[in-house]
Amino acid sequence: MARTQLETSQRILDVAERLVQTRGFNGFSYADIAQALEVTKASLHYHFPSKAELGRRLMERYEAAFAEALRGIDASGGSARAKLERYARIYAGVLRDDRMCLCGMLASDYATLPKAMKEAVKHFFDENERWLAAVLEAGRSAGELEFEGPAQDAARVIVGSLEGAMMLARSYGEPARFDTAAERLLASL
Amino acid sequence: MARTQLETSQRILDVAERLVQTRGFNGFSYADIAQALEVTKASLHYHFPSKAELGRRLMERYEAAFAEALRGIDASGGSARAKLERYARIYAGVLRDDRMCLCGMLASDYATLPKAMKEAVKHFFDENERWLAAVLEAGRSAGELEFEGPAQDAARVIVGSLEGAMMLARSYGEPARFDTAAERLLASL
DNA sequence: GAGGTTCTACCTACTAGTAAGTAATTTGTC
DNA sequence: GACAAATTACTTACTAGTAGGTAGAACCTC
Repeated sequence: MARTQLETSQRILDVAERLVQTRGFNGFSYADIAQALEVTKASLHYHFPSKAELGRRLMERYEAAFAEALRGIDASGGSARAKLERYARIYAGVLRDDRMCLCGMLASDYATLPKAMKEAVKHFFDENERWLAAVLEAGRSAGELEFEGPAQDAARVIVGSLEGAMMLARSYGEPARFDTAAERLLASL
Repeated sequence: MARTQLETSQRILDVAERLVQTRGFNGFSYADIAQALEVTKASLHYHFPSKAELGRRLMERYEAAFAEALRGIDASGGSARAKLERYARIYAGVLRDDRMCLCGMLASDYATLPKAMKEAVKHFFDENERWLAAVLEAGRSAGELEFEGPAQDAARVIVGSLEGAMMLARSYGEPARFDTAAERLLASL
């Protein structure tokens, strides 16, 4: 028994996460993970019986980490605009690590995902939208931000636009494109 | 010879296009196309020797059709805002056919694409950006649109935001989400 | 019968997944 | 604290099925 279960499954998830974020859920196989970690495919199946289960656990961990990051921003107690900027900076950081947002990637793989993963992807975006809408509404009430209509609609535009900008910036290999887009987007509020 | 080569390859491209737009480039196989058209895989390889070649030809046709659509908008001679609205309506139409933009889909598959396809994807976005920037600049000059900084930057925000909004709307199976996002986006100009 | 098109029949490589076995460790009992 | 039993974390060796791709025969249509 070389390593503890927890340690190993985290290492597996680390590799799988990067693979999904760079190649998509259909763009990698257990063999890729096995090679990266120098273990057998069978060993991976011991920790994650099926690829669907691996994907589900991946989402679970990712969403928890993201929620934690959002709580971190809330705790910082800055202005609404400052919070939005920190939110965008999370995306920028992922992009600079040559990755796409996990859920942005899975959104494009959506039609081919196992059911549990589909639900998890939507839940991720729902939570993002909810957090953003709260920040936006607070900012508007404070006279700090300006936008028309429901905060939820504005939140959806932000999530979609950041994901889209990220996708394009990554294709061009120019993370700065994302920064410019995010800046303009927030400036319009 | 039941059908002409042209006719058959177009039918193959039709099916392949829909498959890429719904499942991604790694989410379908020659077997899927063969089944849909009730021909053998070998027959597909006669028309498109490799999947990479099939993808390249797909892009070629798609970009030509898109360019034609843009020329159609130009020819209509409406206001800059009307042109942008018609541009967004192209995306909305694709979405209502349960599809993603071909190139938006390929942007997320980017890391796994054959080289020729990578170039074609970037070229598609370059052309969109160029067209949008021209419309935006003309609209600003005419005092019809209002935005800060280079038209190119604004154009990039639009392309990215529409692609992102499309991706999310499709995941939720709610095309109306796209319409709302597109409306807000254009209203901010 | 010539040429274009499609078929049968196949190949190799790879996919997710499994069965059976094993060395190291932990646990329970005395 | 000794020792057997159970558990953990793997491995080797395999499965059925699918991926993209190919050689060559058969089939149309002119």
